[in-house]
Amino acid sequence: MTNHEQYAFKALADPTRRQILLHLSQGDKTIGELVSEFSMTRAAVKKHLDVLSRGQMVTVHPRGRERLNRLQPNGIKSVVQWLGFFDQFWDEKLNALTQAIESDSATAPPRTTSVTDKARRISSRKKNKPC
Amino acid sequence: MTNHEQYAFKALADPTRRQILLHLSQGDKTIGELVSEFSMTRAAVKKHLDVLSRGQMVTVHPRGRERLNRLQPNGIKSVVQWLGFFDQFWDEKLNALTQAIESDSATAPPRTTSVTDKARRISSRKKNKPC
DNA sequence: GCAAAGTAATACCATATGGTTTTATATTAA
DNA sequence: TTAATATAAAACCATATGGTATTACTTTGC
Repeated sequence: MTNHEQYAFKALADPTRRQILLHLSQGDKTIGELVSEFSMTRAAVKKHLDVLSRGQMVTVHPRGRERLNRLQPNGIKSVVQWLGFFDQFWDEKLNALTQAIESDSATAPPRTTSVTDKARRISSRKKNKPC
Repeated sequence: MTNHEQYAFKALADPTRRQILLHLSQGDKTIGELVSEFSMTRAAVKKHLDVLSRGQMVTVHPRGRERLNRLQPNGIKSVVQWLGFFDQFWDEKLNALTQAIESDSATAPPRTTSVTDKARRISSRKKNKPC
């Protein structure tokens, strides 16, 4: 129940902020540079950057009279980690289905390569349910 | 710029809704069952389920007089896909850094296993920038 | 048919959110 | 020092959001 996890999800909920992240992935930018691509006020962009900063996705690096906004991995990493549980969840669903198929055709000759193999591999991953 | 992608991000932004997803990962549930775990009104839970449904994370399955709410992978999948771009982004950053290290120590004897190997493997993944 | 259980739908309220405008502050360059 | 650039901060507004309470609609079981 880390606090910044919630901040990260909130930050990603706005399409403008996601666009900002994509822009910053092409290099550090000042607020002014971002404003020129969004037809918004500086103040508005600044607010979005504050939200992104609170979500640990952007850090500010002063350089002279400019303040460069830089992408930071922490926030997105924690979101990806939370969502990872569900990816594993679907994988296990697939595995359960496959096992049912296996036990159904228990008397049939074994196949060399199949979906079952993939399911077995997948289900061997560790599962950590988030809080 | 798919519409349901935005709905999915919005749906995940609320902590209660993420909790609901975790509950549903343990099995389909009616609104009544969810209410008993959240100390909220039925109407409130219903609203959250509507948002989750719009984000393609939950589907409703009527059974008798009950309506079971079931987890659906679409929404989370698209969110994970969007975030995947940034995972690759960080990987490439790592790779660039590693290449710099490599060219720095070009005259040094090669190592059998190293960070560079990992970076090379990672950077071989395909990169798809979302819209 | 009728009562009970479960859900749906509507109206409504308080607050959070995204945005603008305005004013103030800090740094560079002449 | 002064003009110009870039950001920061505060006040303010319209709307979205999360929540409640209330009322009405289905389905089961007697």
